[in-house]
Amino acid sequence: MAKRQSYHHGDLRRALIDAAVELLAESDSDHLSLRQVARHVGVSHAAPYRHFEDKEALLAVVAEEGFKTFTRYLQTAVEATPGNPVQQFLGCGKAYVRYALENPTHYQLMFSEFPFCEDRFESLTKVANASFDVIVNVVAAGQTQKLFRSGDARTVALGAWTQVHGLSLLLLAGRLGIEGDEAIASVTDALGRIMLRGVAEGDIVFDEAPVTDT
Amino acid sequence: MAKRQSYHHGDLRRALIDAAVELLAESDSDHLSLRQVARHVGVSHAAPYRHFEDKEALLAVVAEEGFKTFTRYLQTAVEATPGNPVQQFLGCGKAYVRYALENPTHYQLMFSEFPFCEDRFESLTKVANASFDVIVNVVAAGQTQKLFRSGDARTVALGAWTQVHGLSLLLLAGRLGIEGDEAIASVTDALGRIMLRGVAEGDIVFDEAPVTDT
DNA sequence: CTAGAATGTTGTCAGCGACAACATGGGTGT
DNA sequence: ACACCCATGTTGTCGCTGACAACATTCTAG
Repeated sequence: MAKRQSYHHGDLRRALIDAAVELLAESDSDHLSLRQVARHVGVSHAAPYRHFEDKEALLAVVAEEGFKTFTRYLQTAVEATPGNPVQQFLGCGKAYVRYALENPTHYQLMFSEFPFCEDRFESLTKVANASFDVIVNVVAAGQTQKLFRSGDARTVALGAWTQVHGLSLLLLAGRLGIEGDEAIASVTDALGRIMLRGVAEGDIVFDEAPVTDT
Repeated sequence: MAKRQSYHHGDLRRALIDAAVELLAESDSDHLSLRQVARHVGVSHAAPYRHFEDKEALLAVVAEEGFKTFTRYLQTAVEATPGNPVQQFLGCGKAYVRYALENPTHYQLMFSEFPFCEDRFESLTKVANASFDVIVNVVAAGQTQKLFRSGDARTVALGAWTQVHGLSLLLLAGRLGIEGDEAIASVTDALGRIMLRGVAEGDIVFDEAPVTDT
């Protein structure tokens, strides 16, 4: 929040988004206020309204940035074990939970109840869908190699998605009484194997080394 | 909110809880205000503070009532197919999602980020755990009958829990683009079968009639 | 019957989202 | 070169909120 010299800011929009991201990371989730963001940037409480229709509009952009990073997490996990859908599947799960735990408030914002159905925030919906597509592609690849059961890839991917999503939120909410990286990794592993068995064709042999924690 | 005649209310605490439940069902989730609740009961804006330390304390009680109902949903599903852990497992999943969809704001409150870890709201934690235990018991029964794979029943149950939890929240958030009872039932069914295959011993034969929608 | 504990009320405070009215100054057309 | 316009930023305000303090009323224990 360097004191700006000129009356005009230069790129207040960008600064607001960055400040919001920063404050979101510190503060506990949703009671992030527009006025707080404005203060952090060193600007008056009404200035944000020149760049965002309302609070939700700013949060939507913040969520969108989150989804971009999120997709990178997943994509990186996929690229770690090329041609091996089974490991990609498990790796995605680990990366998913890791993102959620490393960016708890951001993650919760991303999956909070935005008016997605409406036309509003189309861009956000698009970016969010891109994240999901990473998982769908892994499933599709697994099906092509006859490693995963056939069937609608999106439905199968949804099975995995709902599980890691639920796991992430329950971990974040502290509802599982699980603390510590090791315990969390252990649970994630166990659930990943259950899910893998659910979607795999025939018996899966875990012949690979333990899933590397990318 | 019948006009009370006496200065004292009689059972304001109870009335506040009921009003909160009622308003929660109407309003969209979290921007339920204490003052609104007080108004609905016909009492001054500060009266609730005589019965609840703060807003969160009232919400905790509301959440607790939710968990009691929730447990009944699950328990009823279990009792629908006695001695048949496979059907109980699938039935629990359906009942779980049904509760969430029928009580969206209540469900979201129940699983929002209360300070569970703290000593505060012990009672809530206890009641919430009771809900989870229903699923654990089904899994344990399935293991006894060698229908489910052996292993820590809580971990296996957690696999199912995380999935239905994630599914419920994604459905409520409208993130799945799935609308209508039929489509939802279809997805729930598909995911239930995936999960069942994940936890079952050997190949599961779905010889039963389609899971009845209790 | 009376004192004090419970319970309810009014008043107030700071913080919030949102809007309106006003101020400033950078960019553009001529 | 200059004047104007409009994008951008500011101040002021409204109604709402959660929370607390000070006060009012009623119930109850002794």
